[in-house]
Amino acid sequence: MMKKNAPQQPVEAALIKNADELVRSYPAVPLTVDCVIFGFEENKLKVLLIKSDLEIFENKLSLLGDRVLDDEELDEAAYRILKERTGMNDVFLDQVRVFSHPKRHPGGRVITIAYCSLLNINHHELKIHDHDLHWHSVASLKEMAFDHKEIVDYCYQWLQKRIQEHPLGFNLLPEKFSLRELQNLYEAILGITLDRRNFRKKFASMDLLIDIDEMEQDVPHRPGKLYKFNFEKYERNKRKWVGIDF
Amino acid sequence: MMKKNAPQQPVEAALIKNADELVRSYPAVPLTVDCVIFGFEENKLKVLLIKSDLEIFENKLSLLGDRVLDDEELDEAAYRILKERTGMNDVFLDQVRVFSHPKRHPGGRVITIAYCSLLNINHHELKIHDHDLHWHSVASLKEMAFDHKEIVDYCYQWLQKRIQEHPLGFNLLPEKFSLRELQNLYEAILGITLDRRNFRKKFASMDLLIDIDEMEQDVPHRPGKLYKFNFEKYERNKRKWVGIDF
DNA sequence: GCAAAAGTGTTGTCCTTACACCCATGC
DNA sequence: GCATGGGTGTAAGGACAACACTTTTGC
Repeated sequence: MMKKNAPQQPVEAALIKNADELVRSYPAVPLTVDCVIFGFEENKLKVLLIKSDLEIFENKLSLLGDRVLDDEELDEAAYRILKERTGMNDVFLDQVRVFSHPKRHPGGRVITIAYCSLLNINHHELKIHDHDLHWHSVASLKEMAFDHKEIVDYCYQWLQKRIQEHPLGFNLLPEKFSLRELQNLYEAILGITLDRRNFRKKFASMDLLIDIDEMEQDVPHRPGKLYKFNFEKYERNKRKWVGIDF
Repeated sequence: MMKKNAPQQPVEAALIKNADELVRSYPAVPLTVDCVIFGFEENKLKVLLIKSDLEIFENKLSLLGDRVLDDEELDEAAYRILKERTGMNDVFLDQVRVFSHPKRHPGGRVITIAYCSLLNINHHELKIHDHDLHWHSVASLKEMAFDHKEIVDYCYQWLQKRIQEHPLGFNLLPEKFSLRELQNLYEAILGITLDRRNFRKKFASMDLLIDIDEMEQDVPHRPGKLYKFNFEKYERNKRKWVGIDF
């Protein structure tokens, strides 16, 4: 167990009137951000992992994480890590939850904030392969370092819910995609099968896909039409959803 | 600005193989939990607030917050604060989000995790009135200490969404309640008016209310029937919701 | 008897589901 | 010509929205 720098139970907080003094009386905790970066390839949901540096974890798999720097916002930290590891700017990123179990890190107490991001594997070739950075199928994940398996599981559930209510999936696909690819994505993430005709009708009625008048190339069957997602229109008419349902 | 105890940019993390050493290389950040405790009274959503201790905030309103103790889980910290301030155990509590702006606390960097809880005002008389603890209408909240206004606003939005998908509202009502009280609750929180017949039909079809065969007392009009919420049945048949909708 | 809220049903619309056949392309 | 997936319509059922009158109680 590491020693803390601030006194454990300092002068009664209720009496402190000075902000600096009050803050100095708080225990300080090392803080990290872990990025759960999902991708989609071969009709499988994947997550970007490395092998842990730490001896204690041998070669166990680990999320991309890093300390939060002094005076760095958490969101910034997550974007920084994503950029350092993948070269990517300008992608989707969302805070999911804090993981705070006192024994989650073997080196002493460390609290981590999990961020989720989604990206299109084919658009972002991995240039850095340090620590055996690679895409790993989510379904076949076994043991991981720290509590990272728990974090991935939680983020996956978060994604399942989120993708039904927000157009996140398009961040996992190429800019131009076929309806089949879109349906495969939903089926893989939600772990269900969907009726093809109803799926297409649903998206047709939303009227958020732009028919770009191109066809798939080099497929061993009848080529499908390609679409783009109409992000502007979606942003303009965001649905204000009201309905009690549980 | 306070000084940090850990070196700002320490030895290259990639080279550290020892967990303790790695953790010591992380900047440590003072951590607090803030509880946004909602209640419902006089058909208005209220939140439990105190006046800030700090000179810099004079008498500005503040959430119930406290440091996180060494080796305390965040959830535990939130329950502890709730208990210290209200005497309550065994209520609903949920982590909402981290607020991490480097300048959010005038005494230096402090990161706070917001927790939401809901309780029935009439079941929990306030025994402690330190710091002018009181229920404040959410609608008429103006300035607050720190970024607490932002936190309350965020938690209120979180609640609006959450109450539509989970039976949270019952934590704000007495154990026995009338359909009118339930509807008033939803209308107040969502800021809309609902059709009375459709509202009753909806809850009737869910079949999650237990008719306890009692009537309202001492009302200046025809008394309504009283119900309890069937938490067991709800837990047994939790809905697995699938539906793309955005 | 009057004020105030409780209680109750029907209809139209829309959304969801289930389901089967022909078409275009590569090989 | 055959294998593979692309593309399409309809009918039934369920959920939701709109809407008005009678009943019970306190005063």
